[in-house]
Amino acid sequence: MIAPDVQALAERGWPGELGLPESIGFLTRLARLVMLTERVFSGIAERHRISFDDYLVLATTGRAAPATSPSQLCRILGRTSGGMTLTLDRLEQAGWLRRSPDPSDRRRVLVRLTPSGRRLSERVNRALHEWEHGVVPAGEAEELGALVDRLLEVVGRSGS
Amino acid sequence: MIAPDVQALAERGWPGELGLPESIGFLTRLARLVMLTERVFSGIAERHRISFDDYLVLATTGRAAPATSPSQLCRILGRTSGGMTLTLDRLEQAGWLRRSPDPSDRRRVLVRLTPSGRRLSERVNRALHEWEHGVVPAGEAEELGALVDRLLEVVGRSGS
DNA sequence: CACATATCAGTCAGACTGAGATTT
DNA sequence: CAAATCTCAGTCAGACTGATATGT
Repeated sequence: MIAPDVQALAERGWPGELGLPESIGFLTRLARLVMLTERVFSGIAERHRISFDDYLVLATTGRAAPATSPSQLCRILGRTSGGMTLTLDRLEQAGWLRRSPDPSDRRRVLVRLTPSGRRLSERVNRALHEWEHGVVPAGEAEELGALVDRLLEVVGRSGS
Repeated sequence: MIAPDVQALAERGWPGELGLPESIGFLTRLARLVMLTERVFSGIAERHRISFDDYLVLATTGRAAPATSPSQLCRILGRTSGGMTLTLDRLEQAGWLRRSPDPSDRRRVLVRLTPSGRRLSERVNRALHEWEHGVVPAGEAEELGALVDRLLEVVGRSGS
């Protein structure tokens, strides 16, 4: 059996079926939103032969022009340094980024995108944008963004 | 190096650092919300020695009283049958659920929680609720739920 | 026989921990 | 010497695919 696709998940009578508390509350809906969004984003990235998590590494590196470091990537993406080493190995192996010693602090390593890594990152970036434009009516982008901010603020209250 | 905790992620100047498109758009914020929420939920479940994904299997099984089947779980949770077999093996091994043959259709297997599985599921459930009550002011629960529904509707437009 | 259900075997991507090297 | 940065080795949870057995 093959896993049901995103659309199936979106359509099913989820809240009741998924056994989350009260089956109608904030929590259940938020869990569903997370699951659905995750699948949408992963699906878009994977159409370009890269996982969404790996794309985030490329995108973060690309933004930190001209270069960043493994530890900075760890901090931004919430990963361990051992795990990041493996991820960078993989992405470097694929030809999407390269590492070089930092001349000003030789404990450090500089990470930067290769042209092909930059192109890939931009392709996925574009695809994500196209998705956004496909689902968010032009007039509502602002409002929906503010709405997500509100949720971010709420969820961010955790652990404090 | 150890991975930064949720709070660190919530506080950092994420949108700019994370190289997502336009760094201020709906997309970036949504990605951040997903990442943050994922970590909060996983953290809560793991404090009870279970992954959030495994908890979802228990919760879904518990809701489908008195029993459900592996294929039903696959459909609801969007998983493959091979993977679900392994997950059920693990949860059965831990004593949280058990499988028995379905007398009415002997191709099928019935999955039901054990008392200990039910207790665990309820404990996590309770912890999730407590989290919700901690971050959502009583008067806003309704409104925030509706707000998540709106986003669900938007993201659900994908793949259609 | 075609279809549905579940499992098994094999494989794999990907992440973590802990120790160690290097440099500041 | 303490702290920071990165890498390596070992390990592991967890998911997938494809083939198979069984029952409808």
